[in-house]
Amino acid sequence: MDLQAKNLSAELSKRNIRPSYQRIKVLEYLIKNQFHPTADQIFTGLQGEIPTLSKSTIYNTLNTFIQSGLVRVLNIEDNETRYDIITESHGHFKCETCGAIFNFKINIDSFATEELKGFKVIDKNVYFKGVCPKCLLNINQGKNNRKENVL
Amino acid sequence: MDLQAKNLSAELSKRNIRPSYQRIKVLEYLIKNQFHPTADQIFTGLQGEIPTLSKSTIYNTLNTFIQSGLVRVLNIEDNETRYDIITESHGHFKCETCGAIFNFKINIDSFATEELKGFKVIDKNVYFKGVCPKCLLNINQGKNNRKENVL
DNA sequence: GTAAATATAATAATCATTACAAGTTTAAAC
DNA sequence: GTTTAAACTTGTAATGATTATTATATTTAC
Repeated sequence: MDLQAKNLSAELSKRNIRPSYQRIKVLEYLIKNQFHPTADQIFTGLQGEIPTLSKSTIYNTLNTFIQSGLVRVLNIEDNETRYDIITESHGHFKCETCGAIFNFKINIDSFATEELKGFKVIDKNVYFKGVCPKCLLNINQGKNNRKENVL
Repeated sequence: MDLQAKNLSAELSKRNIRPSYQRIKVLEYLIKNQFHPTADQIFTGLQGEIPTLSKSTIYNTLNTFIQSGLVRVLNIEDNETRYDIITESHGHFKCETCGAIFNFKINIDSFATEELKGFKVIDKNVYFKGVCPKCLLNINQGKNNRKENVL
């Protein structure tokens, strides 16, 4: 077990999550693959390393991580739940053509929350949808990208 | 058929949606019940008036409305897709205790979109979560609200 | 009024997620 | 170091929302 794994292990212990092999691997995957993967993508990505891995474990682990605040859930689309290891405040942009999800900085405090006086705000999410520069370029050039080109 | 129904019918025709009885009723329901209902809630709410109503029709109708821009989809939670008839820009606050969803005004243009230069933004969503004033009051008084009180 | 197109309805199929039960691993106690 | 209990993982079954499919009904166009 290398140094990084130790750090991951410590990170879990710090949050009172017992650092099992599977949990460390899921955490490692989330750190290495910050494209907001689905549970299925995580499962598929780790199956090679952990042949006995079960999908239940992925869901169990993710839910454990969510409860401890280690990961956040993204519900941009209604048919795909995505998971985000970065917990500091940022917005998400989903390209409707290629499906990629980009992070972007936002100033959460700039929101006019006049109307929400008396509300206890725990969680803020900002989701944008549209077309990313790469896909815009391809469309202008008459090329077709992945997916059904819903535009 | 009353005047309002005629207006609804006209509203649909204007968008090239054939104004069938079911579609008018779904639209009417969405206008009368602006609590961001689920497909199931719409179905249950209309079953009395339309005994032969099918859930497929609800989903078909909602998807038709979404395509024409008549309603918007809310994906705040991963297990419940909600539908919103108000298409002008506003944010959503979901109370994690009682489950209610509140609208609030936001100034979309106030977002710092520096980082999104070159992106074509089509759709902007702002979701907040927390506790509404009513539930906060009840919690302070030691009362229990609906749901599992996740706090 | 008839043929073609569209909408509805009922059922089956799909797919992500959760629930459950059994086996395995880890940690603690002695 | 063995034993015991707790926690974790796994595989399968169950659930539930949404979509696909197909037959029937309705509307539109000629």
